[in-house]
Amino acid sequence: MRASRFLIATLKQNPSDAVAVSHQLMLRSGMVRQLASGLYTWLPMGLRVFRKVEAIVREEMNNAGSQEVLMPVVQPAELWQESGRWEQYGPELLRITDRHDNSFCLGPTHEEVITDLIRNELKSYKQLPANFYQIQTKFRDEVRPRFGIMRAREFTMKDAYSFHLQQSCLQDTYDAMHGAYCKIFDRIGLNYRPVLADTGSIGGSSSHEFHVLADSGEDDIAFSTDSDYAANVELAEALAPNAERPQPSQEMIEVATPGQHTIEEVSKGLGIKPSQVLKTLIVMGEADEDGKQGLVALVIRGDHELNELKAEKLDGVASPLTFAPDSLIKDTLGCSVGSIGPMGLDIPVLVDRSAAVAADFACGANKDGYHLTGVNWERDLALTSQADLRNVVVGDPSPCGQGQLEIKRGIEVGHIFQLGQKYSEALGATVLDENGKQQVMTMGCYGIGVSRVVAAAIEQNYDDNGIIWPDAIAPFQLALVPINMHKSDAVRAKCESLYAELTEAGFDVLFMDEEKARLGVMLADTELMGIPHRVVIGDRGLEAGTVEYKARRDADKQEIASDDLLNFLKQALK
RNA sequence: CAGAGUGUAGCGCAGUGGUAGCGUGCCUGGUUUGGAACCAGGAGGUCGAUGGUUCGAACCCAUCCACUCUGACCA
Repeated sequence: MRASRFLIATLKQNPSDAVAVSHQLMLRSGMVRQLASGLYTWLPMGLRVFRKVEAIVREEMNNAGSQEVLMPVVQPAELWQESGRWEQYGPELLRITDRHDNSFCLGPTHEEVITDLIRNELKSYKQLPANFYQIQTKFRDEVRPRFGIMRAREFTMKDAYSFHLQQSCLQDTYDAMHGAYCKIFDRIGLNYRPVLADTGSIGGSSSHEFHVLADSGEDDIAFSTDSDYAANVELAEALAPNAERPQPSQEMIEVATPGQHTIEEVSKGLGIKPSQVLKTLIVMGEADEDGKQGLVALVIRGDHELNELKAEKLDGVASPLTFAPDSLIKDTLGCSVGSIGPMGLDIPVLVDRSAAVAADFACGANKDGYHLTGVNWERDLALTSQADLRNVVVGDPSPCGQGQLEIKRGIEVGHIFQLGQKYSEALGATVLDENGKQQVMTMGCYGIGVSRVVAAAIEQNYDDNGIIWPDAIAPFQLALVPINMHKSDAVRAKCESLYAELTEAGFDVLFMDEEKARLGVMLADTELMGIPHRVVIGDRGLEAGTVEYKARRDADKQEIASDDLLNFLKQALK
C-alpha cells in the first residue's frame, strides 16, 4: 500500500478524554475515531488489524469443525420473551420498536436466535454434534462504557454455539474449542492464560475464561507458582488453613472505641494488626415461604476481602448478594454498622475459614462505640458454620495442592461455557434419538471479543513511541521509508523496485511515498502505528550498497546489503 | 443510577462583561533535509443548545444536551 493513497490519521497530541493506553494509542495512531459514547468508527489502519484478528479466528474455528453463519443484530422480542430474558435483562438490553409497533432488541448475544434456528433445522440425533459460529456486531447498553474499544457499547464478537445429546459429547466439543482458542491466541501472539471462571448469569456448569495478561486488566487472576492452575479470583478457593487455632491467652474485655468504625481505625485505635480484627458484614438472607427475608452475618478477617460470588452461593444467603440497609441493621441488631461483631447475634453467623482459626481477636461489641478484644471461639462464643467467604490473596496455598498463589491482572478476551439445556429447554429445541423419542439438546457456547482482542494486544505491547503489534495482526508487516525521494532518482528507483518485489513476495508493505515527507515524521508515524519491521532507503546507504533495517522492538538498526534484503526479510518476517 | 468534572479551530489549550486568540495540524510559495525543521502568506470557529440579565454575554443566571472520570453493573 502506498501511504499517499491510504489514510494515515496520526495525531501528535493525545485526545484529552482517553485514559487507557490502548484507547490513547488507537486514537493517536489513527486506528479508530469515536462517534459517541461507546461507539467507534474503524479507520482503514485499524480495520486492517481487526480483519487480521478476524481471519485467524475464522480459520481456527473452521479447522475445529465449526460452521459459519451470520445472524441478525436486530432480534424480535418474542424470542427473548420465550427464553425469559426479556424480563431478566435490565436496561443493558437496548429495546426498540418498529413502525408496526412490534418490539425488538439489539442483540447483546445470540443464544435465542441460534436456538430458534436449530430447533427448526435439526431433527435427528444423526445431525449431532453441531457447532455454528458467527462474527457479528453486538450491542450492550453498558451503564458506563470506558477504556475506548475495550469496553464499548457496540463491539464485535465471535460467538459459537454447539448442540449435543450427551454430556460427554458436549465435553468433547468444549475441549476442542478450548484447544482452538489456545491456537488462536498463540497465533495472534498474545501472552494469555485460560483460567477457571464463574459461569455467571448465563448458567451452566463448566467454564473457562481466556485472559490477556496486562497490568491494565479489569480482572484479578490467581496462578499457582508450581502448577498450571489458574482461576479468576472471584472463583479461586481459599483453602482452610492447616494451622490449629492457638489457645486463648487473653481475657475478653470491652473497650470504648468512639468514632472508630473501619477496620483501619479500630486496629490503629487498639494498636493491633488488621488481621487480628474480625469484620462482620450483614447481608440479606434468602426469602422463606412467606417471602420474608432475615439477616445473615458474614465474618472475615480484617485484612481480607469478602468474595461476593462465594457468599451469594451459600445456603441462606440471598442471591444476588445484598448488603442490609443501615436502618434495618439498627432495628434488628440495635447498633450501627461500625460496631457489629459475631458475639451474641441471634441471626445465622457464617465464619470464614481463616477467621475461624483466629484467637484473641477483636470485633465489634454490638453496642455503638464499643469493641471487644481478647475474644476466642468456643470459649466466648460458639463457632457455628464455617465457609469460604473471602478472596484469595498472594501467598495463599493453591487450591490445586501445589505451590502458592500469585495474582496478576487480566483482560478477558474469550469465554467458553457448557450451557446445558437452559435455552434448548425454554425454546423446545429437540431432536429424535435412536429410539425415535424427542430429546432436548444440550448446548455449549464460546465467545471471543474480536474488537477487544485488538485493544488488549496494545495494552500488552507498547512503548513510549507507540504500539508494537505482534507480527500476525500488524496492519502492515513492513514500512518502506525513503529519504529525500523527491530529490534522488536512485532512492526512488530503489524504493519502487523494492516495493514491487516485496509486494510480489507476499509481504504487506506500507510504502511511505509522500513527496517531501520528512524522515523524522515518517519514522515517528511508523513507530506510533506499530509496524513491526522497517526498511529505510537513502542515498548514503545505496552508494555503499546497503539499506537500513530495524525491527520495532529492537533498540538498534542494522545495515543490510541491498541485494540480500529480500532473503533477509523472508527470514526476519517468518 | 450516585458523586465529580469538562464543552472555545481537526487535536491540545488560553481568554471570566466591550464583539475571538496561542501552539500544533492543514493549504500556497520559498529555503532546507538521516528522528516530529525554518521563513512568508493563507484557509478554518452560529465559543455545546435554548432562554434570561445587560446598552453589550464565550464570560453572569436558569434549564437542557453531550462527553469524561470514580463507584455500583457486566455473556
